[in-house]
Amino acid sequence: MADEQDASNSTSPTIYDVARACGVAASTVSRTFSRPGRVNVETADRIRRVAAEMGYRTNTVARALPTSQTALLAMVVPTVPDRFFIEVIRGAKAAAIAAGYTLVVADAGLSADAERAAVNRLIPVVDGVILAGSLLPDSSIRVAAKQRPTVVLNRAMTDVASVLTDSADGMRQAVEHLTALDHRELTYLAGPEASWSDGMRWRSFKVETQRLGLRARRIGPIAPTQAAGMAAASTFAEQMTSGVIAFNDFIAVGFVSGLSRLGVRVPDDVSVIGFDNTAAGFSNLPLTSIAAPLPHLGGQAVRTLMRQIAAARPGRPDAPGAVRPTRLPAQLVVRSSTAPRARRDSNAPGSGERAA
Amino acid sequence: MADEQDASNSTSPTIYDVARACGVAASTVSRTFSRPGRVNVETADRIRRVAAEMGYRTNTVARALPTSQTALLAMVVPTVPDRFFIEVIRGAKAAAIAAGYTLVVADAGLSADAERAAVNRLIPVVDGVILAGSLLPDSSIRVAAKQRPTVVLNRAMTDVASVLTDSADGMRQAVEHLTALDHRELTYLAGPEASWSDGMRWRSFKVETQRLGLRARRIGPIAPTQAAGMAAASTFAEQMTSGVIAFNDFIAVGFVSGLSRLGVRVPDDVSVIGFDNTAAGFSNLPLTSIAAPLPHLGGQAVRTLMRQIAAARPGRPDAPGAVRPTRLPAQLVVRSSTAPRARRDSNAPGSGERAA
DNA sequence: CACGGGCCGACAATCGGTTGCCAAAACTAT
DNA sequence: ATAGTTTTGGCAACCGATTGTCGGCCCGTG
Repeated sequence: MADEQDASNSTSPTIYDVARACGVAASTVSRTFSRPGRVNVETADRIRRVAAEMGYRTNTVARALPTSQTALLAMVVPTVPDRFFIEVIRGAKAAAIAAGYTLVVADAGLSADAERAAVNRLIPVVDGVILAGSLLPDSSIRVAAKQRPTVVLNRAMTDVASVLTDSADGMRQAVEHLTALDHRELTYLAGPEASWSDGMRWRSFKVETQRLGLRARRIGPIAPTQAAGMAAASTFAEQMTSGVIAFNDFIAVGFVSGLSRLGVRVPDDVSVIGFDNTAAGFSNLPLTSIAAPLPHLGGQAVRTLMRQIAAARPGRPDAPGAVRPTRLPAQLVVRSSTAPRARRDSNAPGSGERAA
Repeated sequence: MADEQDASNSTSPTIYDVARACGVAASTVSRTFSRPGRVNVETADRIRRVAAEMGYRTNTVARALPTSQTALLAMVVPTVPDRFFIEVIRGAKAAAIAAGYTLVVADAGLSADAERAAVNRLIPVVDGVILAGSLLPDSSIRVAAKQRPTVVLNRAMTDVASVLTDSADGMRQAVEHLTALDHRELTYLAGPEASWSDGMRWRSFKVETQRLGLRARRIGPIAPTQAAGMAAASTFAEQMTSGVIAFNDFIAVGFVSGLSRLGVRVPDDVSVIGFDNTAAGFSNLPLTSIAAPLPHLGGQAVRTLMRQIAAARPGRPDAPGAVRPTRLPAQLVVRSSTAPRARRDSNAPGSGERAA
């Protein structure tokens, strides 16, 4: 008894301690926890009871050595998460817990190098990695994917699993919405050049405006911040269009304040649509935005990852060749930053060649 | 040669593979990396070169088993991080990397139970834990601290290391600022009841107002969101004071919009001060706020943790008895949400018993 | 030339589980 | 009662590092 007190006092008990206390072999204790049906119910009950009494908790790092499974999932996000990723993380976390995994979040710093460092640090310790808004080139991502199951978010890759919002369809909805409001000339406020999403959105913007026979302009690249959006307003003022679609809500919100500073009113003079629906209740003007199903995005990423982890178990060490991206629907949320085009078409400076 | 190809192909090389390739014992390879001077320079160089060629990377979980050191630090934050924690995390991350550690962030869900679960999952895998804005009762924190070095943020504890902003002094600066502007009646917009910080701030508020002979009111508890802050404006309107200090900037920003909706102008009619300085450029009105040195807070937490980890190494398993909280200075940042008290004192409904 | 001391590398135990294989025990069927 | 099958628990070999201990080698000095 004194002996057991001492043991429990110094370090936490191991399966060997439990085994000795129960008069069974350590392997039996191990199986009691890891292989449910394998041990006689009575024996298992007794072991469980004693283990609980002794305060036994299985040492996850010891377990990870032979099985190379840590029940940890890593999600790497650019620098520190903004509203967008917050929602994604929420969904991912729920899905991870549901699957018996723990999700840890690491921020990637601001450079590709810092991100690579973060990934390298984490990869040996986790069972899978979700790369969200990665700054890494495709080749680096492939390297990571070769070592651990990997899923990329909002970025299409042919040889690494990916989950993304159908922003092309979101863009279609946005452009059609503006068209229905009689806007015939649209400007796209572009995001950072390095952003994969931005390229995607701009491409869709061109496709849709062309399809509907609209005039399309583009301003940018613009950093994804309110300040940069605000600054972009003056560039825009030199040659205005009645409809504007921004790379994301941060830019859109800043842009709207920039316009109001210039005396241009939203939505009276200009209709503005953002992306990602992250600005709800952010500024005074409720912003029309293309909403991505953020938590679903995260959840889906985790589920895709889990499938890969399960598949990697038996023989195949990696790359199942080509994989098709999972595409989740976007939805336009109409608020009060969009309105029918005003009839009068002078008033604003440089309103230029409007088609009457 | 074909043999080595196969080996490197299937799984990543181990020290044994490197040792065989070099014709030395595995222990020598191990020491080459962990105990610099212990191995002959030539031998070490050769081993390092071969290891690099083979792409050897030390398996951190295997290393963690005998040493029980994972070089991982966990920071647990309530639900998903807002602007406040984003800055704290940034500072903590930098400090962790500087010390050769990796910081992982886990969100605690919304309940104490979820937080406990998160902590329990993480504790066996990390070398130390930082609890930020924890919802846990002191007793649970003590339990965690008994298992791993632990530091709590913005919460004073006598037997667990803590790092916190000197919000009492921040409150003093805020109240003195308002006094200097001739405000004689102040309202405190209280945050969530469970919040340790809120209790602290309210207490300081009372102390300071009393010291300066001001009238003090309190409204709340209010959820730390803009929406809740906005809603609080109508309660406030029933009995206004010319000066207001809010639990944090979210509440303050919402409160200001709520006031403007009611036709009360800031800072003309009411001066408002927030806490944490997280609303920079958030709304149209630059908010006067009590700024905490957020990144320093995170960095200091990590450094405190590292000291504990180092101390825990030799003999002492835990609790060094009583520890004094580390207090970091707060600073009032004056912007345009505060102004001298207006002379006229009717106009607003229920402006009540003003003294003069 | 012999002896003491440093330096260096190897052996083997250990961290705490997991799991393939085997044998004893219990049960079923003939 | 015997042979055949299924449970069930134990033995021991891993997983990939770390580290205490020991013996061999080389050097210097008496």
